[in-house]
Amino acid sequence: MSPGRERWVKDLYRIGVFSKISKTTIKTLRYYDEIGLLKPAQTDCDNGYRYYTTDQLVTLHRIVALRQIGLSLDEVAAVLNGIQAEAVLKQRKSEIEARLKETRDQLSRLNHYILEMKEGKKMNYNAVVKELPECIVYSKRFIAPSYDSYFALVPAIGAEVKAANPNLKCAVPEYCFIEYHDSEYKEKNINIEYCEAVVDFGVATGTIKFKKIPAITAVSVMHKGPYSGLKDAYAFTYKWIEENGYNAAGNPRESYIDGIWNKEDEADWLTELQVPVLKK
Amino acid sequence: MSPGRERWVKDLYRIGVFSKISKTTIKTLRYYDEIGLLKPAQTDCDNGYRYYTTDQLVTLHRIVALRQIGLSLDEVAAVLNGIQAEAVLKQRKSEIEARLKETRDQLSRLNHYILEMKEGKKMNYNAVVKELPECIVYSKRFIAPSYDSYFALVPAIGAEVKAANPNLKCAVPEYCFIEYHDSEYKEKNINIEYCEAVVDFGVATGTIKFKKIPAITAVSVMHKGPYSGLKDAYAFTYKWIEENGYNAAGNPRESYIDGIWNKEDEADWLTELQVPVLKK
DNA sequence: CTTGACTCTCCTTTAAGGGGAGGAAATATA
DNA sequence: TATATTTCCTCCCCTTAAAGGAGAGTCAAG
Repeated sequence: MSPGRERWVKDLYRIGVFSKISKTTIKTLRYYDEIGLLKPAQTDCDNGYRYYTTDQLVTLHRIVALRQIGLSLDEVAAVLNGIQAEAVLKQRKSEIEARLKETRDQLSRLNHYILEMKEGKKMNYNAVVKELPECIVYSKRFIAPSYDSYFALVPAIGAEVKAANPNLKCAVPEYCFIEYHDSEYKEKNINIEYCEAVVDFGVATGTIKFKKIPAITAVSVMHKGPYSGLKDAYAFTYKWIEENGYNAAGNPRESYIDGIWNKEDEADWLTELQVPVLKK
Repeated sequence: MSPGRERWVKDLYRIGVFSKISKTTIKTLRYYDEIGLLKPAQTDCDNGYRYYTTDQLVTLHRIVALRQIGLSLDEVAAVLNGIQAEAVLKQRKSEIEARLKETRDQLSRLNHYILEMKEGKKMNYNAVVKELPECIVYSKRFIAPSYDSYFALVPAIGAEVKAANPNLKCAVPEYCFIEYHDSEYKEKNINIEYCEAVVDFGVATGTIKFKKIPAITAVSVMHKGPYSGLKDAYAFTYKWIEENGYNAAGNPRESYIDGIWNKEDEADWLTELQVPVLKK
């Protein structure tokens, strides 16, 4: 067909030329040989040179097509050999769909982050989605007259629990939080549930119950500083939930990490907001 | 605050407890220490034990937030240290957008593939998107009376070129193709351009020109067997282009890899269809 | 004092090759 | 034919972000 075609025995291509024909790097060809995905038609025993034919070209073309679909080399091998090809493809499909969701989420969060940064705030808050494991807590529900007042009540709760359960052990690490049961923001007569994680069920008292809290997915935001700043943290959190494709799916928790009991300076207090969420 | 709170010096947490507080594995914490991303507040010189405080908890929370955005650990470190944070985020944004496109493409191709498989065909064809590099060719344009007739004309073209350019060398690897200039399918009087890649420009003759072909992006499909089957390959290729978000952006090429000149059996002939495309 | 839980460092593994060293072989040029 | 250049080989290390495990040291409780 071509004027200058060189004819040698049975159209064998060395790796360099085959690499150009197939638009695949030599490294890749050697690697595919090594893992047994695409063996050359022959290999010279003396010098190890690899020789390819157009049969390999056809196979390699399939391999590249499957790679562009997003299959791993193992999966490509399975499909090439016809081993459970459909199952492999189905699974890969769901994995790709998952990755698509994840990437969309990342983009959404990144845009949110960039926007927050641009508004001149120094990014005081960062949202993390995490799983909160199931745990056993004792809890006491009550109406607190005002936001600040209820901390005074905490020691009494502790004493009451200890009186009824002298050997009760708190969980390690500690997990001590308040759940807000009001469906809207209130400044007075706040409907509150004080909870602290323990290692096992104990004896309930008149006002204190033990219960198992199921595992949940929550958006977590850390707030450093006095409690007066918490409303900014709440605003940030709910805005984040709104803008990143989640729905709040339960009452928020305030988990107390550092506070008056171990840090004198209010500026050192650390509180974690946890808002249960579901992906839209 | 809590009844059973143990107080030790300055609230230092060992790695196991800190791992539970932060919902991060011990392995990860040690790794972050190793790469300098998150050092413990102190490390015991004697036994190497790591001790963390809630300061690290806050930092780790930021790290996790940035990881969930999709940043690499290097990028996280850069953002934490405030080094070109905006630039890093911008770049990450475009990378995530690219990955989003790529993942969508993969899903589209995978769905196409699964559909083709289901239709009972044995997946004779596979589409690959590839870059065709720029090259120099000699070319002759003519009207071929019928589809099969023009192969007889090829040797004459080769002879004519060789007469005008005795030392002309073909490219290695060979690249010899026909471009179809008709805008629709025709069975007679086909407007054809025969091209063969060469290493450099030569002397043109009355009917044969030399030219440089620019690099293009093309969808490539391999066809094995006689030329009578090529129309199936074309049908597959244009359907693939349609269903995977591309537009045909030029005349198709038929690149001849194996044919009558080196394989006696028609079943062994190998032809590559190349259709220039642009992503929609 | 012993036991079990916890922690340490060090090594290996993952996916899919990329980069380069050092040496041998094939091809091109003189 | 002799040399020079190109191509090819194997072998080793590098990449991400940890996970898994071996073997040894450490801590707190009974």
